[in-house]
Amino acid sequence: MNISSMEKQLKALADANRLILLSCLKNKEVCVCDLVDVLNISQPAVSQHLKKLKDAGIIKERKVGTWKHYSIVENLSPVAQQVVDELDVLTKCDCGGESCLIEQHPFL
Amino acid sequence: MNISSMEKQLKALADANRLILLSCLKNKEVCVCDLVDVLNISQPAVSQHLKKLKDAGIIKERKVGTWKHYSIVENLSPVAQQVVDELDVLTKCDCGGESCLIEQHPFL
DNA sequence: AGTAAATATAAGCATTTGCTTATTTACTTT
DNA sequence: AAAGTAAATAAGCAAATGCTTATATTTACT
Repeated sequence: MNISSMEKQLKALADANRLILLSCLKNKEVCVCDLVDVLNISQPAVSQHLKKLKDAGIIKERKVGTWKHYSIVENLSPVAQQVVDELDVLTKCDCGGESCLIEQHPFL
Repeated sequence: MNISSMEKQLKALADANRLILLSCLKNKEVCVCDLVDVLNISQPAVSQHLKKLKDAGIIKERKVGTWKHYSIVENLSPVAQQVVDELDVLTKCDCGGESCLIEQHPFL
């Protein structure tokens, strides 16, 4: 892997919110609406983080009706794989709010 | 490793110039003056990059008279180790200039 | 002590990043 | 068709980043 593609992947990984998103995606597919509830930032902000991870080749999307489900790609680069391996699985949403659906969805 | 220390390490790694510095440091100790010749940036800029890598626990320094020799720490975190493993060793300086000493120094 | 060399720090500036709110696009349902 | 929901995009802004030049610090040599 050359320096500049490595740099791109590392830049995509080097953000606490994106690492939390990856913790949520570890081992499973999650839709954007649930990821929004995990972080205390707006829906567009989450969308932008997901785009950055997707552009770096770390996650992929699958369209399911109105929803979009994101998941980690199968053949991650060794570096990205190592990062994901180090992350704890995050199954519960931290928000505690009414709108949090992270445990009610069928794919969890 | 928690999210925030992981984030700090990844931010330190997520820069092309710093990755090149690590390529130079792979398997050996190099002094700042030689590292300055490898990148086309000023000496203070290199100093700042080295500080960032040191603060993240990725490299360490050893004082040798007026010089400072930098090297990669022994027990790197799994993620940083994976990044370094992926890098090609860089033994030659790209500058081609008169001032480049990277091949003349005793520790190379 | 006085000068030179290697490195670090300070200050300033342009670019990038991560957020916000507002709007748009694409489905679904009525 | 019209209205509602999920997600993406656009525009704008504050904070962070990476560079520069100038200056300070430390060690070595006369």
